[in-house]
Amino acid sequence: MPSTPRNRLGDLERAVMEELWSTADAHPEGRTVREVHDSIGVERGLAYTTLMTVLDRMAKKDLVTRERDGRAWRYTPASTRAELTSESLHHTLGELAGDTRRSALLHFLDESTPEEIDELKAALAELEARRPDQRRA
Amino acid sequence: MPSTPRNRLGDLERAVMEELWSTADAHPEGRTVREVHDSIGVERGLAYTTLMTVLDRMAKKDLVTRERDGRAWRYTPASTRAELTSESLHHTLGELAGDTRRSALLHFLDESTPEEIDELKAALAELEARRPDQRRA
DNA sequence: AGTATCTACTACGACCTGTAGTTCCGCTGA
DNA sequence: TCAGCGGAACTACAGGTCGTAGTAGATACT
Repeated sequence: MPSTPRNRLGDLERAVMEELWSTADAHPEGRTVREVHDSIGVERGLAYTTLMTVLDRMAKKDLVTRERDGRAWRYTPASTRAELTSESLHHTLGELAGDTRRSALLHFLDESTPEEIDELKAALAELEARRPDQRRA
Repeated sequence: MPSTPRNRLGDLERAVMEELWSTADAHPEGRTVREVHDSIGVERGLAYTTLMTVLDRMAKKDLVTRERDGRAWRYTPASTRAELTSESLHHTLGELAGDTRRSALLHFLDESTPEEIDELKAALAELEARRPDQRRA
């Protein structure tokens, strides 16, 4: 559970998360500032320290976790992209009363593409498959 | 279509939208700054001009629409709560690639209550009912 | 020892939001 | 007719976030 809200990410912050997520498999130990700078900072003409500051702030916001590796820190995403997105969805829907939420969902679906709806259905089906029936409590 | 992103609302802005939404039926012509101030500003000890500023900004962000009524402006929500929420949901999911989105949805559902899932299914069912089958394009 | 590398700390401008004062204008009643 | 009052427009300011980076100090490599 994140201590801080950590809602909206800035553009650079998002890019950093993107980088960390996309290399998480290849680098489970996390990445250093230098590596992140090399990957996404150089091409943008950003100073090394810029990435350092940003990663530092992100650690304070619990967006990333860091661990010492010699003198350097290794940064790892604190949540997967899916988790963060899901969190955001819940946040958006969270403060709505039942009927309003229902209406919002309807609107949402109404503006979704058939592909998106299929994805949603697939996810629902998969959920059902995984949780035989603990519903109808 | 909103010209501006108009993403996250501040607390006061949200409270104002809430007030406008909840009185939209009774006051389709919209509400004046005075009325909004009386409803939600006085109890918070806010100055009249504070609400004026906030409503003015919200109009510039296309969160609300305004129309002259004598010397005063009448403010109306530019979108329903459901629309705004739906927009926000799309925004959150929008930048995800298919498989990532799928995974995010799964996470989302996984952390949803059975009631929420039922609401979602109900919304899906209602959608199907309304659009017989323009899917499978 | 000298140089490269890394962190820690500080800074600053842009933008957003909450909060409000000031100024000016028109209407209304005494 | 003139003083208020209601209202709008404009200006302001502080606190927070984010992008951006410099500088200083510690450490490690050669």
